[in-house]
This record gives sequence, C-alpha cells and structure tokens, in this order.
Amino acid sequence: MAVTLKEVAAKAGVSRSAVSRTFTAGASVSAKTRSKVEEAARELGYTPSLIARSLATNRTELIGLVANNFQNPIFLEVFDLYTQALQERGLRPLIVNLTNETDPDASVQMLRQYRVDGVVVATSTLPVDFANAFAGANVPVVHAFGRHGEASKIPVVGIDNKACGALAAETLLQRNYRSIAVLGGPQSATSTIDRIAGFKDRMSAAGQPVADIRYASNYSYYAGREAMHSLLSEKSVDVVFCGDDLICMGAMDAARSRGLKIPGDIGFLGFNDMDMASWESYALTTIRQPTGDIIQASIDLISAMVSKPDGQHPSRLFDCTVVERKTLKPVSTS
Amino acid sequence: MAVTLKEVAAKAGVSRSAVSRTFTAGASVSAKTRSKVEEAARELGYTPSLIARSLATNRTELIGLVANNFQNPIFLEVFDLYTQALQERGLRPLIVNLTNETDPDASVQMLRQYRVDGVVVATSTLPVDFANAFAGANVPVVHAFGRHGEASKIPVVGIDNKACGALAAETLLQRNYRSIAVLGGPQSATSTIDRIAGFKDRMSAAGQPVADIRYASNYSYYAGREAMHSLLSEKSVDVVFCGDDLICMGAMDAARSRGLKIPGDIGFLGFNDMDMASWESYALTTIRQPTGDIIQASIDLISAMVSKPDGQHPSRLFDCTVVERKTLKPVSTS
DNA sequence: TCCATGTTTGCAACCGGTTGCAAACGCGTA
DNA sequence: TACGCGTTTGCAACCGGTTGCAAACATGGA
Repeated sequence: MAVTLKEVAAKAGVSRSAVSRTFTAGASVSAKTRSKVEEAARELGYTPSLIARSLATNRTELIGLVANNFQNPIFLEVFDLYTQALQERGLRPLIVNLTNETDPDASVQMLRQYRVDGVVVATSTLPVDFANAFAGANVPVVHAFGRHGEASKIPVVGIDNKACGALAAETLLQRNYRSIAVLGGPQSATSTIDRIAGFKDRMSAAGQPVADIRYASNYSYYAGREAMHSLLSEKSVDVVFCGDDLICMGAMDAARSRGLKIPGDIGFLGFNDMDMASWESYALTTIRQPTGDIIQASIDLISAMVSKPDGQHPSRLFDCTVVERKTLKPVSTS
Repeated sequence: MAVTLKEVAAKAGVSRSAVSRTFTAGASVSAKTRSKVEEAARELGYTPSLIARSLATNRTELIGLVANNFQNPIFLEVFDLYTQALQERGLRPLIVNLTNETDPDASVQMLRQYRVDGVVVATSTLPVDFANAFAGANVPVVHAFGRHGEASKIPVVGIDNKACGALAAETLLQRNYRSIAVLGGPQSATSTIDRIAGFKDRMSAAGQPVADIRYASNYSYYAGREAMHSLLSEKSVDVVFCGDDLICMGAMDAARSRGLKIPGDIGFLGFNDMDMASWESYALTTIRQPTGDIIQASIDLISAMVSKPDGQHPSRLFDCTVVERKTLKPVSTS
C-alpha cells in the first residue's frame, strides 16, 4: 500500500542502503546520490516507516506517559507541556489513562508491547509494581510529581512537599491567623501526607495548634466543597490551607454559600497555581508549583536515561513560591 | 534485550509459528502446545513485540488524535473519554498537539511515519491539507466536532451548529429578552460562524434584531473577559449568548467587576456544558453538547473505516439541549 | 487394517527498514 | 601511469514477528 524503500531505490537507480542512508542523519552519502534519492522519494510520496526502523534499531522514540488525574484541569497544562516538549525532541507520547478501573498490569503490558523507550509516570502516587515491572524489562522510568527519598531506585522530578507544606504554614503564620485548618487532597496520596507533615512541623515549631485536618476524597471541586461543608458544620475557622486549587475553589464556594466573606470572614490558601486560580471569582492566593520546570526536567531526565542507561540520573526537586492574590488578609506588620 | 519468540519456542520445544499462533486470537493450536508455550512464555517473561507484529500485519492499532485546544478544560474531558474508549477497544491514541507554531505538515508526516491505522481530528477547524494528506496515503480520517455538509469527503461527528444557534435564540426569546448580544468564539472557526448564522436566522424569524455581535480571540476565560469589557464599555445589553462556557465565565466576571448582577441586570447563556459550568460561582445556564456521544461515535466510525475501508461511512450529528441553571431569568409565562 | 477427512505443525518467505563489511570509486601525489 | 588513502556504495544478514502451504498427525468409518 504505502511506498517502500525498495521502490524509491529502483526509481532512483541506487541500492536500498543508499536510500536508507539518505534518511538517517549522519550517514555517509554523496551529494549526487542524496539528491537523486530525494527527488525519487518526493515524486513517489515516500514516508519512511518508523515501525520498520524501530524494529531494526530497537528504538521506538515512544515515551509512555502514565497519568490518572484526568479530572483535574492542572493536568491539561501538564499534557500540553508534555506533548509539546516531547514533540520538540522528536519523541512521541503514548498515553495511558490509569483510571481506577483499568488494572495497572494491563497498562504495563501494553507499554512493553509497544517497546516504549522510557516511561514518565505523572501521578503523585506510583503503584509500586510499576517500578518493578519496568525495571524487570530494563525500561527507564521517571516519576514526575512524585515523592522524593523513597527507597525505590526510580528518580523523581518534583517538589519537596514537606518544604512546601512548611512554606504554607509560614505564610499563614505571618498573617497572624489563629484558627488554622487544613483541607488536604486524598489521604492516601504521598503528596498530601508530606505536605501536611511539613505544615504541622512548622506550626508546632511556632507553638501553634492546627485547628482541624481533614481530607477531600479526590482532587475535585466537588470533593472540596463537600469536605468544607462538613468542616463548617462542625466548627468555624479563620483560614484553610487546601491541598489543591481545585479543592480550594470548591471549599470557597462552600464557605460563600454559607454567607462567609473571603478574605474578611475566612481566608484560603491553595496549592498548584493552576490557570483558573487567577480567575476573578476566586483570585486565589496559592503556593505555586513550577509545573513547566518539572515537566521539562522530567523529559530531560528520561532522555538521558534512554541514551545513557548506565549513567547517574539523580532526582531533581524544585522550589515552590507563594503567589499573592486576594484570598488571604495582608501580612501583619505588627 | 527483550525475550523473543525464538527463545520461547526453543524453551517450549516447538516452532516459532506455534508460539506466534498461541498469541494470535483465532489461530489453530492444540491445547497441549498452547499450554507448553504459555508456560515457557511466563517463565521467560515474554511480551510479544507489537512493533514486529505491526510490520508483518500492516496494522498498528494506533489512532492519531489531533487537537489544538489544549487550553480549554473541555478538552480534558475529551481526552479522558478518548483514551478510555480507545483502550477499551485495544487501540492506542497517538496524540498530536497542533499548536499554532508546529506546522501541520510535520504532524501529518509523523502520523504517517508511525503508520497509524486512522486519524481522529478533534478541532472545530480542520486544516484542509490534512484531509488530502491522509486521503493521499489512504489513511481513514474522522472529523470530530467538525462542520457538517462540507464538500470534503471526510465524515464528521458532531452537532448541527446552526440548529444549536437557533436553539440558543429560541431560549432567549422565550424569556422576553430584548437587547440581545452574541459573544462568539474565534471569528474564523466554522462552529462560530454556523452557530451565529443559526442564531441570527431564528432572531430575524421572530422579527428581533441582534444588539451586538463580537468575537473572542480564542477559547479562553481571558479572551471572554476582555471582549466583554469592550462590549460593556460601548453599550449595555440584557443578555449575552457566548460561544463557549469558558468565554462565558470570563464575560460573567467582566460584568460582575462592573457591578452588574447576574441574572438581575444581565443574563448569560453558555455553550458546551463543561464540568465547571455547574460550579456555584457561575451556575451557568448553557447549551449542552453531548461530548461523550460524539466521542463514542467517532471511535465507532473510525474503527469501522479501518476494518471496512470500502463501506459506507456516513456523518453523524447529535442534538443539543438546554441545561437550566442560574444565569438567565425564568421563562416568561405571559 | 486402510482410507478419507479434518486438525495441527513446521518450513520458509515476507513485512520495511538498518548496518558491518568489503569492494569500488575518486582524487592527489610521486 | 601507478599508487595510496579516504569516501561512497552495494551485498547480505538481521530485527521479531506472521502466514500460505504442504507435510504430519489424529480420528473415525468401512
């Protein structure tokens, strides 16, 4: 059906190797042959088959991208950046939607079947079997947005969640908030656990209690709203540190629907700085996670691991920063 | 590196064909051979190479998914549904991020290089060359969310934008709105053109003028907000029909920042019914586009085209419906 | 026991490229 | 003109599977 190497070779009056070489960078071809081949290829509308090439070279230029947060808009940014950054490097993402139903084994299996050169897992929690499954098959894996310092050998690119939790506490303490609550992401997520740990450490260092800690059932607006309603029906607090902007927006709407003014009656501090955080109806003060840097670094890392499997490939952590908008009262200058 | 057919065959004491056949559905293998092979494969951790198989069978099970709306959260829903639906059918998406910078030719080229079985284009405007490029290579293409009734041979799955525009006009007329404005998506998008055409037809059928028509520069919150500010600085209107929910949210925030109450002072009607439309801070009354149905149908269609290239493959259109929330005043019962 | 029939098996060619190797070539110099 | 050296070229084997074909095998009936 499609035009093949052989046909181009015949038309150009050269060998198949010659054609192959004109299409592989850095191979030795004379200018004359090259132009003959290129002309023939153009006339025939030849497109080299990456499938065949992959088979011969044992490289597919395919990177598995595993994710499970298809509900959270932050992931759209992640997607956008990944697909573009990979495209720029001549790589292609093969996406796995790791929803709760599909079992991880099947996904591992399918990525191995396609002989992906490497895998980037972009979920805060990495199923442990994943690591082993790919390690067993000698496929490099990078864990983006993952937990640092795990026993696992898989390099991580992300943030220091404990430090970010501490930064959040610091931010609230500076403003003299007294009754401080935490509304985290799913309780089982390592990112949640670490952030809250960092948060509590900083609070107790300042001799302050944490008024309430609870968890949204998932990273969604609705989960945030529901958890916040449940919190407010039990007690009143001055400020809430949320584990995710989306959760925070849900929480804000819950507070507003109970007649509370933001930031007058209650303050909110988000996490991520997703695009929507700047929308006027929310104008969320939030801890910014440098998504772009993390993604760029994780692609750099996986590329390096693919080309130098035996090299050193250390984890990389980035700093978070506070983005000031309108959901917290100003820093106390007393 | 990876375990191959040959090694499994050797271990199981059978021919390579026998191994191949135990891994291809519907092939003739005795129960005894099959179990020998399966055991050997398990012990060796064998995973058949889809690359090699694709080369031999001329089928990759890869579907190109081309999109350019990586900014719009509606696309996350689209993504989620596509990846899942494809996974269920044993197909895999190969995603192309058609940003303004990347030239379409390169994307066509890369999808052809990977020998995708088919392509789903999920953007409202399909670059015309796309069609020809794939048609030339005999690759089936489906245009999801596209314009129906074009001269092009490419089947479309989507909605009847003119009818939806008329539905929007009808909805506003029923509520006795008088000074009615339209804030469309990008002016060049065919979906915008058609919706507005349908809208105007219905309005003039009722003998009503359209107070203002303008366009957001892209499908974003910010573009909507900016366009709305520009509208309100020139005139005041009773209600605005927006070409997209996201644009509508931006427009709502612009109106609110000027002190207008919704729906008291001004009404809004959105389009799409994306997840966020139901958030309390917006509670958008909107025209719902059945995204899930469209995606499912487009996958059905592309699958059919792949397996029966010569069959009839008609376009499919779905109906839109109005989702009532809180941004319009009630239907007038006079 | 022999034959006809249907099933299972292995052989070998093929899918469309890549690449090590040695032969052929081009070119400057003696 | 002959020689040596670096470049370009074609040959042929290989990547890891599939599959048409014919031989080998099993099964049941005569």
